[in-house]
Amino acid sequence: MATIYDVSVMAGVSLATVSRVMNDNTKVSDKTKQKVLDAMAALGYRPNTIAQSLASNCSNSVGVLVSQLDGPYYGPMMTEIETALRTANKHVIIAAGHSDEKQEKEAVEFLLSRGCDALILDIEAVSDEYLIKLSKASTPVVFINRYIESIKERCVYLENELGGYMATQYILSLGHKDVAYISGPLYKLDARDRLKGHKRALQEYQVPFDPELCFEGNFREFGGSDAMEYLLSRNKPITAVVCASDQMASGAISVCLERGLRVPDDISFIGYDNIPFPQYISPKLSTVNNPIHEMGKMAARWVLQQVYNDKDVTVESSFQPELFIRDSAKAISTNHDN
Amino acid sequence: MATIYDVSVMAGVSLATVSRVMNDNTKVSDKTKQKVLDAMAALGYRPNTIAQSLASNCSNSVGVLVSQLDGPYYGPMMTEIETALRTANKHVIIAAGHSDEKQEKEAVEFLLSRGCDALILDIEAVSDEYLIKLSKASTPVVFINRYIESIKERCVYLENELGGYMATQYILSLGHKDVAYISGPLYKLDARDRLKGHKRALQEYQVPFDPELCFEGNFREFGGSDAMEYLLSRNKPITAVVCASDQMASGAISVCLERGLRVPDDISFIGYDNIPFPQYISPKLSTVNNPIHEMGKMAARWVLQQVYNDKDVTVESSFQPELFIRDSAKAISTNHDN
DNA sequence: CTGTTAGCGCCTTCAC
DNA sequence: GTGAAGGCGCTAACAG
Repeated sequence: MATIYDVSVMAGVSLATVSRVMNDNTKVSDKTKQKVLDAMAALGYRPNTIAQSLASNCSNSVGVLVSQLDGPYYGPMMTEIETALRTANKHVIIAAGHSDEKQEKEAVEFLLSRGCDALILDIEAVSDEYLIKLSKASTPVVFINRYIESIKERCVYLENELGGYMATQYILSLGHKDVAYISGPLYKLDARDRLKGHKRALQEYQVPFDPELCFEGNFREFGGSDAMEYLLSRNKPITAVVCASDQMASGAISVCLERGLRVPDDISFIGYDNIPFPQYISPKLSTVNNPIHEMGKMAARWVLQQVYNDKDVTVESSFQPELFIRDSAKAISTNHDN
Repeated sequence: MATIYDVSVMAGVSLATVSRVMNDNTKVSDKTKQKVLDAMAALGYRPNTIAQSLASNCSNSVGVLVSQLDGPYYGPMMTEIETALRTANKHVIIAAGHSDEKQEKEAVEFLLSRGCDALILDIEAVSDEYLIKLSKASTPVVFINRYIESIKERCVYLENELGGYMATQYILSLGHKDVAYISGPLYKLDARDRLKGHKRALQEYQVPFDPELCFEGNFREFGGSDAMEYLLSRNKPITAVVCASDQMASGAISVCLERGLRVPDDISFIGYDNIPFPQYISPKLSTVNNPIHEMGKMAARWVLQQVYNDKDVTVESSFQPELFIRDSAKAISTNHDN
């Protein structure tokens, strides 16, 4: 592999000049520049980014930590991050934290030791204190899906309380009174916020919250199935189920259909996240939009702006949920009693 | 940030000794070793991996290129790769090629210049020649989902022709004769192989292949929807549809359900890939298992074995498809005619 | 505009 | 078993 030295010899200039044409920050005469370019081409020169990183103390790589790499949720986010960053010629190094405190911390250490210029973290199991401390260290960090008051300018998040409210408010506006709730795991802030919004809507409509009709799931399909089995086993009337994720809604619906319940005729559903798949099932799932890809893009922009001094980008940190009404919920008046 | 130098001073030993205890390749007396370890702990020392890479000419990072980061397909694969590699303390640098030749080549360049020790490529749009040339360069490369005879020892792939055969054979064994086929994009080898297997099964059952009942989709949900619209518009009898991906099957099924067709009573379906979601819809999709996560794991192992000299792993390159029979297809005899 | 010269933080012979 | 010293390939002042 040719080095900058080989190029400099071939072009008859100094190392520094070659370095200059590569980074074109200092002016180099067109003539020398061309000589260098020719030499590079002739040698098939490719800069050694490791050496560049060491010398410049800038690795041009940003670490991205997500809970998991599979599933419908993080893919779109990663896509946006990768696209935005690679366009700016930055590398993305990924790690998965699996919602486990130990693994998340290890992953952060890992990314930090890799010399990442910045970290984008969708991190769930660690404490606020840990993150506040982390944010004070030398490597800039931005958080997705997490809101911590004292470092809110580093947080990119969705107004989950509002989303939770909107979902339930919609169901209640349809006349439902016997509504169950399938929650996400309550150690996660977004799950707690969505539930909070749910309760606020209930209160507004003066419908009492029944703990027996609230089940803590895990955001996944099978969590929704388990939840639905449980709810049905209560033998209480249920005309609608509000789910804290589309995946859980899908799992729950599949249980209902298996038991011969018709959706939405016998029981209404609303999900949360607006992942692609449930748009292709029957009935098409009504849900709350979660602009996860936008949030990914925004986190990447934050890094570009704060770390790489890109002036052209604007960043926004708070995102609004939005109701997407499709076919899985209908007004109670036309429902059959159950 | 403390450096190896700070540690050496604090421990009262030389740089080299510190380096030795880090890499524990040479023997160091337990006493000095402990001194060094203590100093490291006291200083909160974290090795600079960039410097390590430059000096050792080994970046401890492997580049992974996939078509896309979202969707149900690559997530499981990446999960396995990330887990296997991080366990071995290697970094994963990702890039997306978007099934576009130019982008794929750029991404490879990008990964190469990053000094990756090896590349894992799920690459679709570039020619065999390009890959053969690439495999002769100094950076080891392994391919997923691609079979090239002359470099087959670097290929991890699924027997797609067989899978295509199995899906159709199953449908035919159920007595169907009017079977449509929704193919993947034919510039992709796996799509071509699956179609080939489909035709072989047809031939075996002496059912003629009708080009009018074969539609080239894109492996995605909307590709399946489009395909189904097209097929239905032919006004030919169709009692079963074989789909080259679960996503397309889902899109196609949703079109049928919208038109009031019952699945599988009026029309049978079989998919391919066995992605999680269609297990939670009604009817549960029968499909061909694609052990994509296994293939990811295997590619990671190949790298561990070939590049990092891990003796403990065994690698296997060819994977067999498997039929997963669920509820979306039934025997023709009980079907209503349409 | 261009060349010279120190490092960046670590690994790795080579001696002792 | 341990220390000294020369790079790895490149960037970044500092001169000129």
